[in-house]
Amino acid sequence: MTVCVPEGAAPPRSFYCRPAEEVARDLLGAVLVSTLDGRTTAGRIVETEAYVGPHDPASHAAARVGRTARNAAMFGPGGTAYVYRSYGIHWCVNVVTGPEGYPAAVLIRALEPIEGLAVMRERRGGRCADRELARGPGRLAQALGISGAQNGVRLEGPPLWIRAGPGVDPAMIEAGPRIGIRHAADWPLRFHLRGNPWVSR
DNA sequence: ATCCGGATCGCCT
DNA sequence: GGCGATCCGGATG
Repeated sequence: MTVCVPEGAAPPRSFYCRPAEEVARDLLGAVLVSTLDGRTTAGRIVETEAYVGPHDPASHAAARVGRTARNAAMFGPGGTAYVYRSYGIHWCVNVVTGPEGYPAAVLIRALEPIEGLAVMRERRGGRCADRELARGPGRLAQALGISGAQNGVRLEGPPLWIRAGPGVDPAMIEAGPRIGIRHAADWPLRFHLRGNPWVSR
């Protein structure tokens, strides 16, 4: 199923209420926007990973884990944010997919910065090449000022939301194994724009 | 109460 | 390419 969304508009809930793998593909080219501390930053999504459901052993909401305080947002309705802390240091941003009660999500792994680059650089510690501003899930969360405070918010408007992009040629989408996981490491659920310089690897 | 290991990054060599 | 940082969720006792 394909959901067409006008460029610049926030996708309707039906866009997110689909399998995570489809949403992960369709989020490429969309724009993630944050307005926090009165400052707006935004970037084009160039790399995603899908965590497709309870049967996905790499998911924080895998069946062996079940529902917990940390992953509760994954059980919410499609189109909400799931933000978690990684390695005790970084924040990572996911978009919840599928119907309410079915835990699945798409990790946003890299952005091409398009708005608020100076703010991003400041949040990233001052001296930082454009290339490094939002390449990798931890970096992009830092650049956009996202933390656990945004866990569970709906992605329909400020402080954190997504705007549809112009659409991407499916031939430009490359799929491969997800990064940094051990379970189901061979499932090809990482998607990125082919040859794009802003992706994390 | 304690232990283990991460959906990472930056700095070092 | 390696390693330390630094915290918490989940498992085990």
